[in-house]
Amino acid sequence: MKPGPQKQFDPEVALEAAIEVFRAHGYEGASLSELMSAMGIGKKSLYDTFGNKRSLFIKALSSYADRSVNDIRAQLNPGKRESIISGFRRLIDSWIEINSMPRSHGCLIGTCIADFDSSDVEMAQLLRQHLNRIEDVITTCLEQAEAAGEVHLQSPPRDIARAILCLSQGAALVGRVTDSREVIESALKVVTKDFLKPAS
Amino acid sequence: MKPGPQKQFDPEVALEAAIEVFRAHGYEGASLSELMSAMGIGKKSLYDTFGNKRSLFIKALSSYADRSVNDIRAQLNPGKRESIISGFRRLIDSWIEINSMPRSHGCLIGTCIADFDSSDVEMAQLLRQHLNRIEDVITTCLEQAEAAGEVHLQSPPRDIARAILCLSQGAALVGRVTDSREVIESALKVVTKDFLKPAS
DNA sequence: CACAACCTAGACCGATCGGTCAATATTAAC
DNA sequence: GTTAATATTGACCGATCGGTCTAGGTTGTG
Repeated sequence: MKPGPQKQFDPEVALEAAIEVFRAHGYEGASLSELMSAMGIGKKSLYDTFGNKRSLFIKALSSYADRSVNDIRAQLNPGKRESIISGFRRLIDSWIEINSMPRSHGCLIGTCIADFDSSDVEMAQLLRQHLNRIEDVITTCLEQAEAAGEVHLQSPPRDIARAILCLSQGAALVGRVTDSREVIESALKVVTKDFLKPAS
Repeated sequence: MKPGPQKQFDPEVALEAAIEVFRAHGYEGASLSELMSAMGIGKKSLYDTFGNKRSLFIKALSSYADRSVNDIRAQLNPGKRESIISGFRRLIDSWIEINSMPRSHGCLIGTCIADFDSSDVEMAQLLRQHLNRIEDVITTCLEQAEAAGEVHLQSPPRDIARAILCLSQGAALVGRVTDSREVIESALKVVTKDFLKPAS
């Protein structure tokens, strides 16, 4: 082992704290001092471990997106004995729950899209890429459900998936300024009621 | 008339320029220097005419929301001889057009929701209020279409309207990082294809 | 123990932030 | 023409921004 003391903090825990700060205030709005205090580390440690603010954000974004995709996949693909459509219902319900919480911060991806000008091509590509991953997961699942004859889709799976993606991003955004559950619930319930109708 | 020289700029034109800056960079990201140069006025004139940055933003937001609501209403309620559902198609098409433009900046409301913490209750109320106005316009129009027997809705008009609101906000957000028309078009076309089905 | 490698805290940096103010120029009212 | 009210410019303010670096402490290795 190398000489010297070990890190006195867990980088993953610190990154998790950073994610919450970025979610709450966006990229520009998250100041280094707030990040430092939330992460519980000093400025030097932050820069040594994560690089500058931008690369810290990229790491946070990547970690967040990974977790999101895994979460979605887990909600959609439950036990073998469960129908895919009921997985969708659970996913939608969880989104309603998350986005209608009193001081919900929405989705890190969507929240921070607003903070970067489209001229920032690197960041735009990164953000879009993470959105694409979510779109793909949903598309695949819809294709499976259709192939299994569970649902009758009125539009191609990818189109529905894109609508669900935009709908969820919009709901996450609206949830940031609404305490009432109504709007979020109405909007998202439409997915299961209008998009995914059981094949009669 | 009061003595003294007249303003050498049109406040409304300047406000329009401010709207574009806020749309592009969000509230935090829009610096005073950028606002000044875009608006073509000096710092003192800006503060004398619009107050501080926050009140300038509130004025910009209000103006933008007014115009948005009017636009939506105009698209939805065309000539008397046209069906409401075709108005919806035109509205959706215009959203597709706007949000899939190469460097589209999305919706000022949605873009800036990300910039304010939910603890900023005044701003949260303001933003939500503008969203509610849009929701109301769409709801009313859906109710009319339903009453006229033009469409058969699978969910209550307000629920559909909320879904459309979230969908459009999500599409505007996604449009900021996507140059391809596909995603936006797929997502929004679903509205006319799945939500609004002509009463057989 | 001595040394080297690693950590941390915090002073420090130039730049820029939002915001104010004094100086000057301009113009309507009298 | 004089005066009063307004507009414009640009210098200036303290605070904070993101980022760097020095100083000192800690803990492995030999």
